[in-house]
Amino acid sequence: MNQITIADIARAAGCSKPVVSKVLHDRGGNTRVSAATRDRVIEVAKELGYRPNAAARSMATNRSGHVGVLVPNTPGNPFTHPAGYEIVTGANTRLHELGMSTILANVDDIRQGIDQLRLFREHLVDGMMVLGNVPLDLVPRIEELVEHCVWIDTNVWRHTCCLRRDEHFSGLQATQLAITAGYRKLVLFTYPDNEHYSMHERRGGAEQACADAGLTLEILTENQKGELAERLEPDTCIVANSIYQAFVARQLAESKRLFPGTDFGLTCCDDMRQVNRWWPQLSRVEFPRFEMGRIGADMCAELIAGTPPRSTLLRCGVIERASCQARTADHLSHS
Amino acid sequence: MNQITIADIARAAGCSKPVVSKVLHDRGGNTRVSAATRDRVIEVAKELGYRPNAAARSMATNRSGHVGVLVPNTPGNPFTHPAGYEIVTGANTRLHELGMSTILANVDDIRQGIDQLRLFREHLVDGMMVLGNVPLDLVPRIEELVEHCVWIDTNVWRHTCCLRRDEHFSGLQATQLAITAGYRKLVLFTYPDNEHYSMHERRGGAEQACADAGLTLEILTENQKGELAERLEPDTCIVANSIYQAFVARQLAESKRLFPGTDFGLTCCDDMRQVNRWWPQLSRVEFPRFEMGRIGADMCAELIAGTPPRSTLLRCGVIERASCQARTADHLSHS
DNA sequence: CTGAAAGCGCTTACAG
DNA sequence: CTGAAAGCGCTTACAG
Repeated sequence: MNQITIADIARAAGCSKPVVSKVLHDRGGNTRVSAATRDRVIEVAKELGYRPNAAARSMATNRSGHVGVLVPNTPGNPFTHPAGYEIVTGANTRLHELGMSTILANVDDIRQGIDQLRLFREHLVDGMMVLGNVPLDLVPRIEELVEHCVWIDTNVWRHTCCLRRDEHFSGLQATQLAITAGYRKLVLFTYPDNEHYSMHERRGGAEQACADAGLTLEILTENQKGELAERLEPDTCIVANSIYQAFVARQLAESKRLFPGTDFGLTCCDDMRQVNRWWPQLSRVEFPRFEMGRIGADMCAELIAGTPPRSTLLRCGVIERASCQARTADHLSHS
Repeated sequence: MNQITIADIARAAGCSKPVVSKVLHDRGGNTRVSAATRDRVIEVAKELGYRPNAAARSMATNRSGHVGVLVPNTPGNPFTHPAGYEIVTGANTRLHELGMSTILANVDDIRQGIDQLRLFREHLVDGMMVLGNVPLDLVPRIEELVEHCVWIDTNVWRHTCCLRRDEHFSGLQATQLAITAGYRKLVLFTYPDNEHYSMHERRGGAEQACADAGLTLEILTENQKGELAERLEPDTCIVANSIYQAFVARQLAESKRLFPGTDFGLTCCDDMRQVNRWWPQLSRVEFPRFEMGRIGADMCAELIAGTPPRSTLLRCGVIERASCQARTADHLSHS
């Protein structure tokens, strides 16, 4: 499998290497090469089955064309981070369109593993997208190793290079959904502790929605499943912090032979693509991670090109489904 | 951000570049370099914050140290393939241990996109792992572009370089689980059509389990949800082909206020890590994709090193849960 | 045990 | 519009 090089093409096309390089490189066509030469080169390249050598180009340009994506794992879900991968997938499609490729950096224990990643040890990537719950004290270390970083859905928030969903607004929306549907008792079901900003902001949003409506919000955590089970009543809506908690609530209900949407209300501040297949009836606030991955990839490309992009905060809409139906309609249908 | 090179170290350590290269490269320590020089080089490298240039090494060795992972998307789930990412994650952790890195190739429409992937167009990877439902007619094209390919969970099955779960056995197991629990009516709920071998094999296994027990297996597809809803009775167990279909059955049951495990039985031939968090009560057959990713990465590394690895077929155990409880116990508790 | 030389395939100024 | 030359940072034989 001998590699065809640019020199082979130059020889076959009767021109020099620089000319071949120019023809094959500039897609715009704004190079100063005669049309005849250009056509000849392109034809010969195709004939010979030429495929560029990424390492050589990288060496010459000092650009690898690779972007690293750092995916820390969710606690309790070692080695798998489905939400993270929605972002990764979006990033990958966009990077691909931009002619770059995605190098994965998935560390189970980010605290231990970061220095051992080849991506960090070597000069391997032009930039990096950091996702999710990355510990704040690791941030300087990451920035020391990779010049161009974009922060997506992390605890880092600055004027530039950051991308988040507006989590306060999401908490607000999820709760208002329940209030609008007529539920008068609201219970936020959330993690007992979690360093990620989203949890706190969602809670703040939920509290505001309740305050605005003159209602109080009860807060229960995963340690309090017993209490939660007692709240599952027709005038109560559970506002789940995450999809996981929504499923826990559903399961808890099942053990009492109760259903969300009819026997109690259920909404969720979070969303994932998978939910649409696995639990389409869950009322929730949209979380377009795939699209955010695309946006993040663009931001990263801009940053690499020299312009730090402005940070973006996305406000997302609700997905109204059967798990949080309007109380009136429900009552009507049952009477 | 000027890069520290091997020449800088050589100068500072008072030796030549080849010596530095040897010291920094051979981890085994079986190089013929004096201990004094070795220590000096290592110290200087650390002091200067030396980080190797991947492209340069790649250029000199004709090895990129990158392995591509081709993840086609599930139909109906564009741009996200959670099951595929479990394999990717496993592969990535193992490749990382082997000093290699993972380049993602996620194509929405594999038929359209394959030629446009940088991974294929350029000499970029040493080998590739191909996952899932890749169309058979694309296989020669892929092999033409990448010399070393490992096929995981794909329709490709040969003596070497392939890795699969034994899907016939899985179908058998999922069905036997139901039969052992005392269900006498078995219904396989599956896709109406799907090119992936797993669907056919699971069905074959389910049929065999029924034949062995002198029972008949009814087969329903997603077009027949109405019929499925009618089968939800205490002596019937639904055997779901995939997790998705298990969720569909659950949902169908919910609309009739019925629960798996008490009102009817439910098992699944498939599994995913996420299920353990989102639906731990589902009886199912294990599918250790993460571990398979690790195995696949090892196979790929062997192949790149020159030895095509033997193909492997994994037989997996069952995960018995409440959705398919023993009928006797259930009856006792209800009487 | 150590060093000088050549080369990996490409691009980038710089002359013509 | 085209070409000769130098260089990117590393490794690999090959001499000493």
